[in-house]
Amino acid sequence: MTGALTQISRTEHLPARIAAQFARQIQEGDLKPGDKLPTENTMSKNFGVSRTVIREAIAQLRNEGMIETRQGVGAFVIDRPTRHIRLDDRRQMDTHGFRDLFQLRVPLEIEAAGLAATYHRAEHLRQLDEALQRMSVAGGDDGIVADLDFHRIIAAATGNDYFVQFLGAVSDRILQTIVESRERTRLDEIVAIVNREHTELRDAIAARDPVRARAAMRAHMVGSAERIALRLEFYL
Amino acid sequence: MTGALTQISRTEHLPARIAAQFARQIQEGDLKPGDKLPTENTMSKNFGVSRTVIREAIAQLRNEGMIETRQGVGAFVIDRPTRHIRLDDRRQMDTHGFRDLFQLRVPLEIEAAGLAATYHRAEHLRQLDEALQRMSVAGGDDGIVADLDFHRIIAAATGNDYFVQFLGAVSDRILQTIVESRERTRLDEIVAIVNREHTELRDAIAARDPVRARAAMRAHMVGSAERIALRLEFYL
DNA sequence: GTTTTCAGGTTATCAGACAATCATACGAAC
DNA sequence: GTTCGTATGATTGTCTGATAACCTGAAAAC
Repeated sequence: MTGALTQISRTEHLPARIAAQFARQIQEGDLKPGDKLPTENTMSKNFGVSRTVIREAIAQLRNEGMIETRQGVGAFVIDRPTRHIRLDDRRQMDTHGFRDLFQLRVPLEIEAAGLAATYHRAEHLRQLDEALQRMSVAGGDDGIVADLDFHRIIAAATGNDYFVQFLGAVSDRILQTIVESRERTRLDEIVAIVNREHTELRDAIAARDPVRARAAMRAHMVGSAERIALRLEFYL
Repeated sequence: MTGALTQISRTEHLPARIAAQFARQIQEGDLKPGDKLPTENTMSKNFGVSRTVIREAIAQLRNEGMIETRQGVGAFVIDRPTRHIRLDDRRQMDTHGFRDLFQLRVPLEIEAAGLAATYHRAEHLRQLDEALQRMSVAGGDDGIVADLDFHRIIAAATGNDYFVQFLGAVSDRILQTIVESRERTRLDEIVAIVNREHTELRDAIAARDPVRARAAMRAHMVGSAERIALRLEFYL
């Protein structure tokens, strides 16, 4: 049955692996909404692990909104298994996935710029200036953090929390990938260009001109894409 | 469904409550990135619960990307605690939150329409027609499902999985809220209008004309917003 | 001064038990 | 015959204690 001695060891937690297996079964339709999962004791025996591990796996699935547990009854696949949106999967970021993520980011950033031009308050402008300042002074990692902050402040200036959440997660992941994959020696060379684009963006927002802010962000996104796309070609 | 007399006895699990407490501490800055959490035994004593419960709470936080655990060392707040994007929070959807969510959806849908016009394949057109057909035939809940499907197919036609994920979660939540909050008697009246907008959208995509597809989606979004905004005024 | 070894602490997993809750079947009351 | 309460078994939730795997830091050996 359970050829338990072939267990791979030193990689992932046991619970995570088991949870992933059930997540796959649910997504592929082997387990349909309403279906009852095996009991914890059954799983424990089948997988050859303790019930503690099974319970942690189930807790993870429940936390992700895929299953629901009822004390005394069992665990069931939920009606509309809404697997959480997750960007930070261990899944490697290849060029294709990176392009997809960037493609998603662009419209969000543009819309955020327009909304920020309309809804921003004085403190946001102050924070933008502070981030600009930091970015022109510091190079390297600090510059990247300041860049992230700049965009985060724009998202916050929309007054819409969802933009903060979504854009935060997306651009976080994007910049992180950039940092990991490039030697970032070139960063100093382009800092001037980025700064010019950022300044235009900031001025458009300060002028409360949504059209101009959107145009500025679009230009910034196009510029960013070109700058990284050029580099990314090397990693194909 | 039963009435709303279900009281708060809907007690959350012990692990969930403890995890929420630490999540709050992290988000409020009481626990900064890099900080070490108390050991499981310490927490177990402090909270007066068993270590099992503590472990489940920690597992949840780790799963949400807020902390990281190192065997033999301890649990630490992660560098950039990015709480997972979650739309399905128990948090009630008030008018404000609904508007924010819709505001987020609009640029994504428009961009998706443009990409779909460029990247769609024959099967997507077929699926779009099928959804259109279903929507014109069936009213009520089936019509809503078909509507959801229509937009989901457009997202899929982008060839970009992130759009499927994000738009799926967002519009799912939006339409679900609409269904819950309206008596949907009016739905049949507007079905003709929605169908016309959908058909124009489908034709623009079929023509592989991104500009036209974006315009069509923009019109559809504006129309949708007006239609619900009108209704939403009643629930203010 | 560098390397090795060891001890202590911490998380990961295991094993078994009891408590709380639920579904079902059965029997009593009407 | 129908309805209601109850017994009972199944299952999840929580507790307790123990062992294994792993890391850190300091003592010991060279």
